[in-house]
Amino acid sequence: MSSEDPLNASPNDAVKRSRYTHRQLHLLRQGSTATPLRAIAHIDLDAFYAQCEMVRLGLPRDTPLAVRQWESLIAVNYAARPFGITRMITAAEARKACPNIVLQHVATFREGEGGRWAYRDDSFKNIKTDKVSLDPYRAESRKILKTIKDELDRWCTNEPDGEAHCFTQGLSAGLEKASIDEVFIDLSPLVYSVLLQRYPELRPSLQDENRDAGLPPPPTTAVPWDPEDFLVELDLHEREEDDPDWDDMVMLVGAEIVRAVRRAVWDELKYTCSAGLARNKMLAKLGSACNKPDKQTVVRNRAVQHFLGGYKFTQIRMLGGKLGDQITSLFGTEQVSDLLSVPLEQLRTKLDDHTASWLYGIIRGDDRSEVNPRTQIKSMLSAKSFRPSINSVGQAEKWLRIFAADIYGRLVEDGVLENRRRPRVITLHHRTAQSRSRQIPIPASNAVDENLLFELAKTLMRQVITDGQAWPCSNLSLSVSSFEEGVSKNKAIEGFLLRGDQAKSLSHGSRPRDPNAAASEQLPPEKKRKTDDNGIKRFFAQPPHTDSPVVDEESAQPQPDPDPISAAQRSPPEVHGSAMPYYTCGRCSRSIAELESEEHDDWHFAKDLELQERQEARDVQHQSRPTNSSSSSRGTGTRGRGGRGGRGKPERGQMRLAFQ
DNA sequence: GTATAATCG
DNA sequence: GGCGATTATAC
Repeated sequence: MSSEDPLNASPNDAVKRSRYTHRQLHLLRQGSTATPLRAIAHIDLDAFYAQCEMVRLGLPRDTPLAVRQWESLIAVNYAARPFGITRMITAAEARKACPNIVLQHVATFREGEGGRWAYRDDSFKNIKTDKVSLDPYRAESRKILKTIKDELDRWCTNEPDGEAHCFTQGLSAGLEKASIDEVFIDLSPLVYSVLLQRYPELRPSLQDENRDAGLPPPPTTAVPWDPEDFLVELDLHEREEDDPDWDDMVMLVGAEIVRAVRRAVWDELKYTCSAGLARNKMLAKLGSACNKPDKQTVVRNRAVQHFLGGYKFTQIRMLGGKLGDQITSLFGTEQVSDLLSVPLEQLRTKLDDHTASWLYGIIRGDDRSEVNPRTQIKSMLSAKSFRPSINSVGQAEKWLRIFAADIYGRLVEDGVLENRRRPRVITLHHRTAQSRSRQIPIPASNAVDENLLFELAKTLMRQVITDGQAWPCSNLSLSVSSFEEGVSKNKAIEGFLLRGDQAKSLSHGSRPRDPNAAASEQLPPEKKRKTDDNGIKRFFAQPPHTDSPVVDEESAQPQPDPDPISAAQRSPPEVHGSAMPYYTCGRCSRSIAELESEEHDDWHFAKDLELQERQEARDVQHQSRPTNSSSSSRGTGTRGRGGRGGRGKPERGQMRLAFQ
């Protein structure tokens, strides 16, 4: 073991600096996609539909169960898998392999029973009249998402005693709903704040003029990993005995948060999930599948090469289909390790430039895709396959009626009645020998109801028939898309955008080489800055999620996704000329061109410094408490302190005070 | 905007 | 394979 106290000056300090810089560390705070210190989690519910049925039926965990859809299985729980039950076998085969298995059929709509789905014990015999409903799973998915979000919010506002409030101000973790049973979480801003709380030596200081200088090393020689965490083995040339660097500490904190999230999902809803934690989405997603069920896997930076080298690249997102096949035949291998020895130039001779450089990066673990803070659905589809095919308008219209009812029910859940969101386009897909689709706008003048959807669907059906070969039809589906936000919300957002523009002109007026301008922009009239902060907090402090209770107060409604288009419009025009990359700053939700990332980062850095100085001044004034960076896991003394009068959330009030 | 394909769970 | 959802691409 080396020195226990690396902060003490010693001749060796120079060689023991972290290989990461202040700049890389502080990029974490904004959700920048460029820093190697990023912490991205992927959470995947284990055999989700099967778990939903286990929970709904109140069955013990060791009961073998599969979810049935007609004669197929669409989900198999872990208790059933040792019997050889997979999604690829039929219900009859499953029963034979495991006589005690519960084969629960999905809920269905039934012709002539209105728009209500139900669990029916004879649904598998009624493929002719029933249509599958996945609503029960959507509902559970929403609950789980809310639990995850609430737990993350707890971490965002969980402040230890003492002076570190400013590091959690306005914090939020980006949550991207990737599918009904998967989410990505950008833990970076959260991890950043925890690190700064626990390791004061990382905090921005006036001495750190050179932000490209290495950070001090972590004050430890061995990372205290939780025994429950699965660590991917290090690359061949790396050793566990080597001192950790800050990327390891980032993963340690990230793993703690993910564990807490998973525990919350279990404690509150009794669902198990698996998680992957890594520096980007691709690695996190591969990681979450490594140890299932109910486990989490950490892919440290120093393990990435070893980790990826063992994969077929067809396992990597986007390479599972035709592109992957094409690459396989072009290079005669499916192994990542084989492709690693192909130089970029050679990739370019066989693939278009964009694909070549993307591929070159992705197999080396380089994935800069953002966690898109989006939890709302973008389209809704209701479909039915016909075996045998159907042959008449009359038959088709029976299904259109059910599709309309299905979609309408989901729109109600989504808030059409309250005018929160409504779709602008309706589409009918139709399959005979080939696939066709037609779409039309949903008239903005009408209230969206079941009957309107049905009438529009019939109109589309007539068009399809007029177009050409409509029969025999083997598949029909109706979908709605292009959602728009309700009126009240738009007003509120316009209000914010105005303030956002003011803030923007302030922000972009500063150049890093003009400290005076930067400083003066920190000190506009207090009142105005407060307005801006409230605006941002009000609109973006909480990631949106679909099933938050509707609060009637206009300003308290759940938020839409930050619209990338309008976000782009808030940025300077030169940003949008071509494919200029930009990202949404995690701290202020402004759209920032990547070229201006550093400048914007500097602006936040300066602002952080100012905040911290103010806080320190306040602490001195108030006889500051001991500034231990004592561990701050959930529930350790963060509730209202006696001195504060026991308000519900004293931290919030405190934070605001710090800015006034 | 409209239509279709590709990819994923 | 059935049912859904998202994104990219071409026009």
